[in-house]
Amino acid sequence: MPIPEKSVTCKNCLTKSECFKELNDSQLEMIEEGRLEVTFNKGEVICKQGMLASHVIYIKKGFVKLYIEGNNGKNIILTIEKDGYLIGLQSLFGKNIFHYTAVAYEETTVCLFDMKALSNLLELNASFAAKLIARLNENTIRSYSRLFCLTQKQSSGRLAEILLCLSNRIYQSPRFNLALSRKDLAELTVLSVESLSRVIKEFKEDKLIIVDGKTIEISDRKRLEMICENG
Amino acid sequence: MPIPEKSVTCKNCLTKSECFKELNDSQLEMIEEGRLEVTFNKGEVICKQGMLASHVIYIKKGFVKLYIEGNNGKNIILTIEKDGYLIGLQSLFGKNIFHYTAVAYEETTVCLFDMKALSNLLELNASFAAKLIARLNENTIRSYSRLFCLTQKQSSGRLAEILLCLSNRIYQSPRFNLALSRKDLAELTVLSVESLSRVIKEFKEDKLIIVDGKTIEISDRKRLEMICENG
DNA sequence: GCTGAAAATTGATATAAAACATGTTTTATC
DNA sequence: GATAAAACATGTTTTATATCAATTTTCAGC
Repeated sequence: MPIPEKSVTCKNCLTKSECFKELNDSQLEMIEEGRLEVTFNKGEVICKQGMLASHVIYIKKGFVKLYIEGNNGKNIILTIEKDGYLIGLQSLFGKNIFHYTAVAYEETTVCLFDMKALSNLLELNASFAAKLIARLNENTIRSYSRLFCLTQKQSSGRLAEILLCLSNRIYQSPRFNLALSRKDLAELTVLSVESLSRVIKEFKEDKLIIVDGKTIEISDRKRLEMICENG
Repeated sequence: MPIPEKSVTCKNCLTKSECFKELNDSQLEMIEEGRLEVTFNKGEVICKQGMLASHVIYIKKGFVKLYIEGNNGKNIILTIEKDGYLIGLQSLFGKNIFHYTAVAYEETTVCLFDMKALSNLLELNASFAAKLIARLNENTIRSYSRLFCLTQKQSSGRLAEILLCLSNRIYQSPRFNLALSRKDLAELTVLSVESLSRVIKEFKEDKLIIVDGKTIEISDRKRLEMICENG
C-alpha cells in the first residue's frame, strides 16, 4: 500500500487544478484540511466502481483509465485522463458512490479532497462552482462523442480517433512513447486484440503512422483525420 | 411555426422542474422575465446541434429524443426524455452551442429560459446550483451506462434495455402505447430496422412481450431483465 | 547472452448483424 | 371504400469483426 505524504500545501501547489485557481487563500486552506496525497503504481486501482465516494481524486501527476465494469468481465473504457483531471465529480450531490473504476497506466500521484468540503466550497464561491460545472460539461460532451465514435464508426475510424486523441490531448506531440499495451488499445477502441493488430498493420502499410517498438509517430495527420471523420 | 403563449407564470406553475423548486419568488420572477412558451408538433426540431444555445429548454409536456448528428446521416440517439427534462444544460459555462439536436416524438410544449439568467441564479442560490449539478451528473451517468449497453451487449440485450427503460422511466407502466416507430426503436438500439424486427419477433415467440398494434406489454419482466443484464 | 513467459502478429474459420430483395400489413388520402 | 404510400416482416446474401490456432517477437530475470 502506498504511503501518504505531504510535499506542498494547496496554497503553494504549482500543479493546481484549473478549478482550484478560483479559490482564495482561506478557501484553499479549507480543502487543504484533510487532504491526502498518495502515489499509485502502474496497474493499481485508484478508485473502484461501487465504492463510497467520500473524496474527489485530483490527478497531480500520471495517466489513468476510467472504465465501467460489466458482469462477465466486459468493461468499457470511458476515457483516459492525465494530470489535472478530477475523478469522482460525477458523484457530487448524487448517490455518492464511484460510478467507474480508475486504474493507473503508469506511476500516478493523486490528491484526495473531502467531497463534503468541496460541496461546501461550491456554496461559498460561485465562480468555483461555474468552473466545476464547465468541467463536468466538458466531460459529458466528450462522452457523447465517444458514444458516437464507438457506435457509428468502424475499426479504422475508431483507431484513428484514439490515436489522434493520444497525440492531441494526452501526449501533445505527433510522436509519443505509448505506455499502453495492445490490450489497452483494444479496450479503448472496443476491438479484439487481433483485429486491432490488423488495423495497425494496415495503417503502417498506408504510411499513416510509423511504429518503432513502443513509439508511435503520426506521419500523415491529414489522412488520419479524414479516416477519423469518415470511418 | 408554433405561436408562443403564456398560460401561467413560473411562480404558479404546477409542472415546475425539480431544480426550480429551490428558487424563491423573486428568483422565479428573474427567470420568468424573458421566458417563452412554445409548442412543437410531432417530428419538429426543438433545438439543432451547432446552433447558439442562448436558452435552456424545459420540457413542460411531451416526449423527445436527443441525438448527435454525424457526417453521412449517421446519428446516435443519446437519450429519450419527457416532461421535467432540461435541454441544453451541457452548454452552461462552456462553448454555448447545442451539442445535440432535439426532436419531438409527439406534441411537446417547452419553456425557454435565458441561459444568462440561469447562470446568474446559480451564483445567487447555492442549493439551486447543487440541484442542477445533481441533474447534470444523473445525465452523465446515464450516458455512461448507455455507452456500456451499446458497445458490450448484443441485439437482444440492447432491445431488452430499451424496452425496460421505456416501461420504467418513460411510460411508468408494464403496458404502454408506443409512440415510436420501428425506425425510432432501431435508432435507439443502434440496429437496422430489419434486425430489430427479428429481435422483436424472437421476444414475442419467447413470450417476453405481447405486441398488439402499437401497444407493447412486458409479460415476463424477470426474464427480460436477465437478458438485459447478460445479453 | 540465454531462457521462458508474455505480448504481439498472422492466418483460417465462425458469427452476428447489415444489406439487399421481396412480400405483407397498416395507415393515410382522395 | 378504393388506392397509394409508408411501415413492417421475412428470407437470402454479404460483410465486418470475433474467435480460434499457430507462430514470431519482445522482454524480464538469471
